Amino acid sequence: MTPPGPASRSRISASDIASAIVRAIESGERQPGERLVEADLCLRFGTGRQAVREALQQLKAAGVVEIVPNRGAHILAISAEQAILTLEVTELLFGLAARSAARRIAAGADASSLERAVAELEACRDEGDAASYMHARRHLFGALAHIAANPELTRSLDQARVHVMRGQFGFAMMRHEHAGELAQVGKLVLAGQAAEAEAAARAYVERIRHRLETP
Amino acid sequence: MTPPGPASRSRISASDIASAIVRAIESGERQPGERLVEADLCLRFGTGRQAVREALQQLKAAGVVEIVPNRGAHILAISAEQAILTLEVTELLFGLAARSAARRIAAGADASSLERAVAELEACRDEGDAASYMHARRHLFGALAHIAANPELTRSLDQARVHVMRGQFGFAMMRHEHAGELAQVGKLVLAGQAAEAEAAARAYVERIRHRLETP
DNA sequence: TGTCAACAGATTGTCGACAATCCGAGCGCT
DNA sequence: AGCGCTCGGATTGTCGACAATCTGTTGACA
Repeated sequence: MTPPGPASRSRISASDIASAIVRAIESGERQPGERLVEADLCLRFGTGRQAVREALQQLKAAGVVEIVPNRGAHILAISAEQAILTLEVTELLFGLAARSAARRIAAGADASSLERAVAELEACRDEGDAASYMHARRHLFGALAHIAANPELTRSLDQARVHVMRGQFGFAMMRHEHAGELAQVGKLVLAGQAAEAEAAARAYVERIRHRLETP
Repeated sequence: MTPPGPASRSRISASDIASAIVRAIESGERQPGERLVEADLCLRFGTGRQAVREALQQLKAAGVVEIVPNRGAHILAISAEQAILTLEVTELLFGLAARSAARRIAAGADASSLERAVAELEACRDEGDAASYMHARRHLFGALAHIAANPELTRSLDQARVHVMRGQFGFAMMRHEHAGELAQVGKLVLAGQAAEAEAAARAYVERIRHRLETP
């Protein structure tokens, strides 16, 4: 959960609480079905109910929790079927992010964030560690979205529940060979090969999806 | 704006306010850059500030407004460049919606909502009217998302700012020939022709995008 | 005349309290 | 024992008020 929250100064905002909860779900610290009681979260984050309620609304919009009137919020479980449907969308978005980023890098955009993410992934591939792989993957997504410079795409990728799925489907997503695949996507983007990068990105997501479809 | 809000009973909720504001932007009643003052909205909708603030947060997540601390919310303008980027995402999502819906209809899903939307579009094509075309288009999107039965896709399409763009780029999106094109997409979906429906859907969005790219 | 500081107004951010609602326990009745 | 009802605890939904912050204006001074 890590109450500290944001980077440094300023108050703890609703977005900080929301992403902290998402990370807690990712890490398995909080389980699907679990209730999220406002008062608890207020104590945990040391903030008022207003901020907590806003965070819960954001999570509801993102499809992470369900809020039933007068009953509060609880973490939604994702069925394998829903995970597959989510990955259908992710495949498109991730592919577009790779393609756009590759084009912009070919046009001279700043690639340093992506280079760092790729290096991080390659380090993970060798001495794999679940948490650091998650971290690196998030960095890669962030770098691609940043370089693609498409606000709508960034928003859609952010709100996609890909990250949340790891709590339940980590077994399928955590194989170490994926770190290498992702790094390969990053390298193609860095090389400015738009079509190849998009294909590799989609193939990466599709492979995870197939693994869910045929257990 | 239409304060009445939702279908019938129950309180006016944040989502109702948010969609009312979106419709007001669509219709040109509210302009980009305009400030959205909480107290004003409270009076207009007859609700407390809490609901209004939640609505503004939703609009912020959807990229419709920007909220600067202690300054409040104002409606974001969409540049032509941003509109094109948004349509790049929309093209993928709309195509996936058409493909998935077609597959599910071929598998026996209920198609009545889509049939109604297509009929509505064809009526618009003959006696075109801006507002009713917007209405019909929204119905078609909703029907496709409903039939596709992909929660992630539904959410992404909902939050896409396609609808908002009309306030600024109506000139490019409102041509009447589009009603016919959209109806054609609906018919292909109804026929269960997944690949053709996806191609038609993507072509529809791409055509609008090209019109923005080359004015 | 130009610049800076202080002030007034307006608006948002946050807190506390109360009302509304729901779930589960306990009790009486059949 | 089984069933329905009432009550208590807990939690959420909503309102009002106050503090914090920003903008635009006024006025003094170089």
